[in-house]
Amino acid sequence: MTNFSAISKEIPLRRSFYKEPTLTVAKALLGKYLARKWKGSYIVGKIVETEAYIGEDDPACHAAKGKTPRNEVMFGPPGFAYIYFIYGMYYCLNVVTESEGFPAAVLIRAVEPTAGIEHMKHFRNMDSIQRLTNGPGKLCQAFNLDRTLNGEDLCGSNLFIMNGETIDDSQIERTRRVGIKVGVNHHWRFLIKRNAFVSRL
DNA sequence: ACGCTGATGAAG
DNA sequence: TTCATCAGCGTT
Repeated sequence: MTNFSAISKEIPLRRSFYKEPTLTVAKALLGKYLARKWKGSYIVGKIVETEAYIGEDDPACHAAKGKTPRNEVMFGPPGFAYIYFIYGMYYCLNVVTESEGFPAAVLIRAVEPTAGIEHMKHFRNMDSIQRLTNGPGKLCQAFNLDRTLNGEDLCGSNLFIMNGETIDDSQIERTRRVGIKVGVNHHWRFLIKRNAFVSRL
């Protein structure tokens, strides 16, 4: 479908996009394209599922107990990648939101593979396109993202997000966050309805 | 439903 | 230094 041969001419979203209320950003990210430069080419996926983690009053947010070496990127300016190691074997990718000093971020939970699919298959060591990137740990593996990219500027040219489809409100589903034990009452998970690449039913 | 896996941060 | 915890995944 979409031709990404001219992707290097595409423009990363500006920092002002991220300097907004986190729920606004989480919703607006649906339909946008996550891209990573890789060996003269690009690995790209359409964002289809996100979750918001907002401030020190959100018990599920990593910043709930103040600034630590791990979460300090969340306290910095918006538009940077917060990537952390979890469960002894996976990484998760977040984008920092709101103003510097207020710790908040959006977890990218799933994308739809768009370009560089052979690279994704290689890093995931599997062939099912359907299951390449339908989870936060899976998509980091598919994009080969790890701690070396923690703090990366998403307004740069290495790892960035660019404009994509406009998703109508009627196509967006909003649910409880998943995979956490506290803060489950907040409905801060957003996903594209009927999309086959979201992390769960 | 369970085991894998190791960084993280709080407690001692 | 120990220890419980953990924004996940694959297999059972």
